[in-house]
Amino acid sequence: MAGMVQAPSRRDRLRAATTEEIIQTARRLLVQQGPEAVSLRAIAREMGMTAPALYRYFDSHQELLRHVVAGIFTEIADHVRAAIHAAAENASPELTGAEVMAVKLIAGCREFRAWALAHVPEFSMLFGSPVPGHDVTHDDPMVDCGRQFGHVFLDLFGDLYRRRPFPIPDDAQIQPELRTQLERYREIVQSDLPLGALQTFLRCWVLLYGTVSLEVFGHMRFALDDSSPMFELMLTSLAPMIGLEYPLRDRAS
Amino acid sequence: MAGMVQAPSRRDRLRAATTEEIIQTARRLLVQQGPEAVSLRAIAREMGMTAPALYRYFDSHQELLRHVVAGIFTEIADHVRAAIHAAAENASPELTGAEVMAVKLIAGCREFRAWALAHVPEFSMLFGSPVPGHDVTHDDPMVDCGRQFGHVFLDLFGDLYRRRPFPIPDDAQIQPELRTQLERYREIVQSDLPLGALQTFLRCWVLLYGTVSLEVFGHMRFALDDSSPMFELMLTSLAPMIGLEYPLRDRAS
DNA sequence: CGCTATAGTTAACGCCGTTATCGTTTACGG
DNA sequence: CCGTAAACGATAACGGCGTTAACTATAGCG
Repeated sequence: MAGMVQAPSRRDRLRAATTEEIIQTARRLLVQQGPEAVSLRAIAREMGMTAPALYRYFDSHQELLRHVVAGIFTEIADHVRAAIHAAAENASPELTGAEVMAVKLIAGCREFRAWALAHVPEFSMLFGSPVPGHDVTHDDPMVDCGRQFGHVFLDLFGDLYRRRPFPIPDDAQIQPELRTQLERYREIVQSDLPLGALQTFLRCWVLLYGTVSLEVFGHMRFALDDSSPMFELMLTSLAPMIGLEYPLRDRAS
Repeated sequence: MAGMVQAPSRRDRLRAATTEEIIQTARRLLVQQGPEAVSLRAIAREMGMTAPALYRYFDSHQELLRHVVAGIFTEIADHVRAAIHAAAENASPELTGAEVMAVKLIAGCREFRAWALAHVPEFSMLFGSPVPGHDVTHDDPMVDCGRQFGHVFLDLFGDLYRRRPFPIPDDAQIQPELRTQLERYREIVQSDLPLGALQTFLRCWVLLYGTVSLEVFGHMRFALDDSSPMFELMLTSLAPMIGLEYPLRDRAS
């Protein structure tokens, strides 16, 4: 694109493929045809190449998939962030600052579910059962992006706690084994929240993940065929954990 | 084995394979070598056959897998039932009947987690992200066994409620959309529990599933490398939902 | 005996990830 | 300007996969 480099007699040969294009092609196949369709041959075919050529860019099929997952992580993080931002924009002006943040948190959870339902194959790659052999290496782009996704919720959660602290257990009330782990976690994420807040954060995550996963993976259909009310019920049980009453007065979606 | 039927000159040809043997072979491969290893060719090889022969017994690879899943469902149900029974046997005699049932319920939850951690590949097939194309047919043995598994917890839950009713929402307090679904669910499982109890049951299931899935699938390792304390914490938040205080006084594992 | 299911085989198709080998284009230093 | 080396591809091949079609051997039965 940066100035004509040569007369494109055979434009296929003009420009080398980039890793980003490969990842996006894989992503498109995932969305359009499901996880099974994301094969090296299919990706290559889609790009007018042959499968072995992709080994110039990735060491293996699984490494490519990990990059795809990393991209999906940042995308869902962006979506949740955008939903949070939009909720703040549209919030009624007579809400207090803390209430606005509560609204944002709820909106983030809602967007998480909505995105998951609208992107089932992608969600499955991020949060589904991992395939054995996908051992996570420490410099994996996937885990970094996963952490960044977590920070979307954690930062907001932290802001909410600092603005209007809600009841959390004292350090002494936390089970010792859990406490040491929470200390390590706090160090990793460079947070200054009290351990009790981090514990509450993880409990909220369990609730959110469980509700959404059950719905998305179809493991709730033995009882319900529409899990929306169950999700709302989860939000109502989440709210008091962070000092909110829910539903709040008169909110837009 | 049932009396020599013939002199087994070539014992391979003596007896036809049974669907049950095939399923068990598949199951063994799953346990020993992971989900990827459960291929028709590998199963057949293990049985001294060739892959196409298996089509005499199953219409497809996926149908075979569904039968494997069905078997796993009944097995985990048996384990949980056994753990519940054992908990009742070992319960301190000064506990009230309702307390014993509470102990049983806790023991069932614990066994669910323990079994999941000890049988990750199997658990993934039951409760992990489903592969697209595995559309559930209505006469699938898998869904029946899944229901029976659910009944292990539901029956105990119902007994506990009938013995010592805990606070549940009135029908009028339940969101209408959820209420109609709960009514349908109650009809399916032939239960006489109030809708509010079923709602609480499903909330408990969300909590249990979420906690165990996060741990088993490794999606909690971003924060914790040992989820045991988190599981215990989940139990303590589960208990008040069903009218218990937890931890109970002095319980054995 | 012959007939007919039954339960298995072999061969083949098209797909997969992966590797080894080779050709071509591009960039750069003497 | 030429030669060389790297970068970027293609092709062929290996073994494995699910699946199908066609064939074969066996057992039971009239």
